[in-house]
Amino acid sequence: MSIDKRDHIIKKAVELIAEKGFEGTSIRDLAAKADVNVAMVNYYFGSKEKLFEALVEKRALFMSQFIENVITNKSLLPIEQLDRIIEGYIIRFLADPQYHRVLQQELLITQREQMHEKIIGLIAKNAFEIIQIIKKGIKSKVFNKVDPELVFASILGTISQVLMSRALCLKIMNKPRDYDPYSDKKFQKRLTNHIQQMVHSYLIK
Amino acid sequence: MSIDKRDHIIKKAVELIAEKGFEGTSIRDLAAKADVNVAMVNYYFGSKEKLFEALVEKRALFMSQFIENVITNKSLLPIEQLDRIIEGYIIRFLADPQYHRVLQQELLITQREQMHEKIIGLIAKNAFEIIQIIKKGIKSKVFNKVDPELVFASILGTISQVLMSRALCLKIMNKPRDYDPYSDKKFQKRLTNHIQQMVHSYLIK
DNA sequence: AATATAATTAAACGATTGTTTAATTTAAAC
DNA sequence: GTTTAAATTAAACAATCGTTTAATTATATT
Repeated sequence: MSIDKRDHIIKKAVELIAEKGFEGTSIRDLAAKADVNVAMVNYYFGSKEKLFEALVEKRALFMSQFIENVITNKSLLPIEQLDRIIEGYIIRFLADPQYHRVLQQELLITQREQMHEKIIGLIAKNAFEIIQIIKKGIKSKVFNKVDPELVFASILGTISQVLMSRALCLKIMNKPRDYDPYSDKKFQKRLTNHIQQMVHSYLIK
Repeated sequence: MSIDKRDHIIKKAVELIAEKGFEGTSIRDLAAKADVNVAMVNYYFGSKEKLFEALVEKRALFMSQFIENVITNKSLLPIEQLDRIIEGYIIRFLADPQYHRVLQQELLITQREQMHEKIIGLIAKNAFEIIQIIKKGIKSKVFNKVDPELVFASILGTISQVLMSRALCLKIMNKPRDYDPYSDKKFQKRLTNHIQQMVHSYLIK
C-alpha cells in the first residue's frame, strides 16, 4: 500500500472538510479533488468516518510533544514557560489553519461522540499543563491571583478567534482580500506579542 | 400562517443544527423533533437553506442593538463602556449557546458564501465599535498602547472558547457532568470578572 | 351553510449519499 | 516468465437526501 497516496488523500480531505465540513464533503468530492477513484477511499481507510479518524490521529501528537519539552525544562521561570507555550501554540496552529478548523468543527458538534471526546482529551491535556504552571506561579507569589482556567481560555480563545475565519480576520484587521495573515511572519509576531503582553500585564504587573 | 409554528420549527432547528451541524441535520430529523410533517418545513420556509437564513436573521439584531446604546451613552468613561460591552456580550451569548454554536459553525466553513459573509458582517459591525472605543482611549492616553483589533479578538475569543464545547468547558473547569455553567450566575460572574480584569490590567495599569 | 383559503398529510420524485462488487490492471515474488 | 498479491477501475447497491405532488382536513370568509 502506498503511504504517499494515503497521505495525499488525507491532505485533500483536510482541505475539503475545513471548507465544507465533514457531512458537507462527499466521498466523490474528495475522490475528484485527490484525483483517485471513489472506491479508493474505502479501500484505504475502510469508511468515510475511519478516514476522518485517521486524519485526526495523524496530527494528534503534533502539539502535545512540544509542551512536554517546555514543562520539563526546569531552567525556565513560570512566565518564560508561558511565553514559550504561547509562541509554540501560535507557530503550530498558524502553520495549519485548516486542520485547526476541522478540530473546531468537531468541538462544536456532538454528532460523533467518540471523536468529540478524543479532541477534548487532546486539548484538555495541554490545558492542564498550562493551568498547572499558572497555579504554581500563583502559589509561589510570582503571579497575581488570577483565574488559571480562564487564562487558558483567553490564550487559546484568542488564537482560535483569529483562525476561525480568514475573511473575518481580514475584515477586522482591515487588510486586502489577497493578504494571508497566517503565513505572514509579521502578523505571527504581532499575535504573539499581544497575547504575551496581555498575559504579562495580567499575571505579573 | 401560524407564526408560533414557524418559531417552533426554528427553535428546534437551532437545537439540532447546533448538535449535528447544518448538513448533518436532515429535514426528516427536524420534522420529527419539531413534531410536524416533513413537507411543512418547505411549506413555511421554501427550502432547508431558507429556513437557515430565517434562523440567523431572526436573532441577528439581538446583539447589535445594545452595543449602540452603550456607544451613545456619552456619560460613560471608555473603560466603563468596555465593561458594559463585555458584560452584555456574556449575558447574551450565554443565554443561547446553541445559537452561538450555529454561527460559529458557519464562520468555520465557507460552504454557503453569502451566509458566511452575513455573519462576518454582524460580528465586524460590533468589532469596529469596540475597536473604536479602544483607539479613542489610546489617543486620549487613558489606555495603554495596546493592539485594539487583537484585544477584541481576546474578548470574543475567550467567550467563544468557553461556549464552544460544554464537555470541554466542564473538563477544564473540573466540574461534574450534570453542571450547566452557562445558566449558572456564579460562572457568568466569574467569566465577566476574568475578562474585565484582564482587559483592565492590560489597558490601564 | 356554502365557499374559499390555509394547513396538513402520506406518498412519491429524482438526485446524491456511502459503500460494495466484480473485473481489470499493475506490481512483486519466485 | 509464471504466479500471486495489491492496486485500480466502472458499475451497481440500497439508503437517504431535499423537495414536490395531489389529496385531505381545518379554518376563515361571506
